[in-house]
Amino acid sequence: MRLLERLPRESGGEYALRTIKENIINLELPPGSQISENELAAEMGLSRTPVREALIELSKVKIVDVQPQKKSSIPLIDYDMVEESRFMRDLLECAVVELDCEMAGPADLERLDENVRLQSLYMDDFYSGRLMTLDDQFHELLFDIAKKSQIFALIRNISIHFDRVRTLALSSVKNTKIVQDHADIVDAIRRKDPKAARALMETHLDRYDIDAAALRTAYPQYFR
Amino acid sequence: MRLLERLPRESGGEYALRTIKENIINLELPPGSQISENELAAEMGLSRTPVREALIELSKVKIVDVQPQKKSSIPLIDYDMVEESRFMRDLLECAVVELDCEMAGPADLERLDENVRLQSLYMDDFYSGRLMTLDDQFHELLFDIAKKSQIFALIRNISIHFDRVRTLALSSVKNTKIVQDHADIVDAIRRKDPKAARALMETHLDRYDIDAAALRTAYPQYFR
DNA sequence: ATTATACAACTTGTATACTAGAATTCAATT
DNA sequence: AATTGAATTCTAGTATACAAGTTGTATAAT
Repeated sequence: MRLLERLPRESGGEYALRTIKENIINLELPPGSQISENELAAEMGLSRTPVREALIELSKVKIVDVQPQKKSSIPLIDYDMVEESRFMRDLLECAVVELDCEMAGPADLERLDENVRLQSLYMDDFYSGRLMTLDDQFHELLFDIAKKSQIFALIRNISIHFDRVRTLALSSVKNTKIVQDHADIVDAIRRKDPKAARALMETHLDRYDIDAAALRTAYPQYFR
Repeated sequence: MRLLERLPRESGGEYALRTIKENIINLELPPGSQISENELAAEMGLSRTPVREALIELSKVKIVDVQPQKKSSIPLIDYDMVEESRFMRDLLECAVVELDCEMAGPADLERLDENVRLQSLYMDDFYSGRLMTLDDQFHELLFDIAKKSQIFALIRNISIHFDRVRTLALSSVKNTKIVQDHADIVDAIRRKDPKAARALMETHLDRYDIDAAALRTAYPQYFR
């Protein structure tokens, strides 16, 4: 497992959650692999308690499978689950971007502009993951502006199902398209055009459409 | 705090979560009240560990406020939070009820009918909370039929914000209307009429926010 | 050889002891 | 009397010991 750096003032439980989540998404903890509270704890230099808290949270969205008194494991990819998470995300993102057209003030638009500017800067920085962080922050901003940040937190967890499929697919979406999408969305919000904003968001999210069948034949051992 | 009966094969953690959740919704743990892991544990005949697990989960949706090394409490009703949970629930419920029109088979319709029949029976059973349980189960059924049960689980947690407001409102929202709404929704699903189903669901869900201002003046000590 | 049983080696669930930090109280000092 | 400060007593965070249950293996009996 790939260890992350422990942030200042971060509790052991938070660190464990962040680390485990990251390793599930990047497939270091591969689908179907067995995990053990003891091993994870030892690897992260913690006791079982904070690790256990992290595993419980992840098991709530079925990204970790805890079988009491037996074992715990990382579930194989369940495409129904992937679809369910996508359904939820699409519905809420589109509704939120419509709300943003009413609710975004000048300061909010400035924050969005700043984010998109940075995205342009890091557009070619393929491996750094910096663009991915900015992408995530962009969507978080949209939820914040619409006063829906709590919902974003829930989406973030269930989206792990989708995120690890995206990792598997090595998501071939062109960075230029993503950044342009974001810029267009900000424009629509500035023009207070909810219909356009929703349409652009739909197009944007559709880019991540993944060929499930192809993945399933390429990595059959990861699927249920 | 009102203690529930421990179910067979229910772990201590599950029991603690179920009990605390129930007591927040029925306001036995009133908004603004301070809570303590030790007290709750003693009251339920458990140790801190399973109680702590329950509190952590509830704090993830901000229905419990944990201040590290200081104290924990039940937050006052934050109407922005109530609105956020309502927003999420409305959006998903309406989308799901449309899906149900395509996906519900005869057996599903029978299950819905049975639930509504029971609701009619318990319509005047004001204090038992039985009607509220049936109401919850009705909506769970709609998500199950649309193969979106994981999403329902997430909604259920964030909806606690909304549910405790509903507890306050039960005195003013007519049970007869609620049950009639449900019956109408089942009818629309049977007719495979997604537009009608969505419209009916919107009407149904709208009934609960009419009394927001009245509740705030009736129980000002519970609001932030 | 096969089946059954006992035991050993895991697992997660729970209880408890300990650590660290914040708030409060009460006494000492100014 | 007001203020400072140390001690007490809360809190939550963590580590660890133990309980309960499952699985697999080895051994013994048939």
